[in-house]
Amino acid sequence: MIDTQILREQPEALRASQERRGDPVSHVDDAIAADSARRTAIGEFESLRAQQNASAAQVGKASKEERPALIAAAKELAQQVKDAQAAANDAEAAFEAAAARIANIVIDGVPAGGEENFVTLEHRGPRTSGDTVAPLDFEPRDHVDLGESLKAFDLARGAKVSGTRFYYLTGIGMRLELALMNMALDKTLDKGFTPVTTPTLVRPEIMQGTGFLGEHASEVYYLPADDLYLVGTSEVALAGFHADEIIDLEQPKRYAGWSTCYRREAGSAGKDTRGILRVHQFNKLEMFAYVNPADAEAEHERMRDIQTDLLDACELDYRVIDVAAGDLGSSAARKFDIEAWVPSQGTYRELTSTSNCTTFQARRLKTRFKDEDGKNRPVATLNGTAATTRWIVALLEQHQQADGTVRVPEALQPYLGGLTALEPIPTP
RNA sequence: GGAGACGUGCCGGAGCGGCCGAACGGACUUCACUGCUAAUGAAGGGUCUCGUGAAAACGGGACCGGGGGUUCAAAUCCCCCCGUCUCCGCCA
Repeated sequence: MIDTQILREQPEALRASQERRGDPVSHVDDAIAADSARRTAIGEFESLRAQQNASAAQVGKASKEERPALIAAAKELAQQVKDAQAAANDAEAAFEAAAARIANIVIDGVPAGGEENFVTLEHRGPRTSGDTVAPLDFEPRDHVDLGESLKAFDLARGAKVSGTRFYYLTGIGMRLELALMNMALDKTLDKGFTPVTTPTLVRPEIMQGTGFLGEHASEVYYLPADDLYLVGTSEVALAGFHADEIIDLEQPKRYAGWSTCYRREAGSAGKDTRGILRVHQFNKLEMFAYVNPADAEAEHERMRDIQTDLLDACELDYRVIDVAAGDLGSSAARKFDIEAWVPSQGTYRELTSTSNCTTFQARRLKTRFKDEDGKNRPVATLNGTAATTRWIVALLEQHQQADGTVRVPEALQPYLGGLTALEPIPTP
């Protein structure tokens, strides 16, 4: 939810932001019109209501003889109040609908334009020089090939039991996932995050409040029998954690949520159908922070640094991109994605993402803090991936050896009982 | 799954349909008293929103789990939902 104060006082900032996102600028003017209509309607209702309150008080004080006349007069007023209230409610709803169409104000410096207009901030990794990654000196196998020979996952049986885009992680695959998650957990603990396992089924209000029923609505699994949604990320549950609260922000509140994530992948039929790159269910450790809005940008960089540290620990080649305005979710004011090199595809694929939602999400969820003047103001929220199942793809592909083994980066070895290489398991 | 009880402000806890934004405690803030702390006395409070105002303020409206309804008038009566608790049953 945008700030109505800004809507009234600095509509230009909103228009400029819409422009950079490639969203209709007219939404801003629609919302301004709806806001003033709503204020007029509320004003009418409230003055009638004030009259009604006064006349009801008179009835209460009146003697038995005076009452019938007063009540008759009040009856008429009651109907007017009812009508005015209905009108005010409608105007309020219309305003909210209009305001909801406006996305968060993009932070200065975010590249304008669509998906392809991202700006690369950095290329990094052991085989990276400049903006290119040195090729392997043998023909790379893809992660499916590698994973199957290592018996790290079982795609056929995943499909048999649950359908396409489902899989079993088996043996070393399962351990690798846990190793990544645990390494990330230790890192976030070190950085002051409180670990939490979150609910993966949430109520409609929470799904709505976090913004996932907007443009992502078709991505979300819904259980009609219980009126609950399956979360696509623990961001949902972590954002809802402090909903309707006034929290203490002397120190930022940082949580690391561990959960399974569910995504319908509705619009992506035929895309990434092979392997575990794009699946309906996976695990993720998600960072989430509540901070003073003044500190949001610094916190965003802090999250990005945690992410690059983790990728570095995995000895991966990757690039960090500043996502263009048009490719941001409606809640995000800025987003950094980190994409790892995938040799078999000769391209970069997203492993992490971190968004600064400024006060947009918190306003909708009613999460506030007391500022220096003791006023209640919405907090800023930020989220970012610490590790997901998908990292296995980059890990297998980038660390594959000519002999079919996969090297285990040093930092990950303690989480795998000291294992230094993953060995193929022959099928009898 | 069945039966019942309950949900009031930061906390506890009252509340005949009008005199209830809400008694009374406690906590908190300010002031007074005290050499300091404690104790004591006095005063003050929440949230959202609209309007006037440069602002401090002032005035209006709303908020007693949420949403509807009845009524001139609802914390109080009725309905639905959500949540908490107790008992019984069921499954582990």
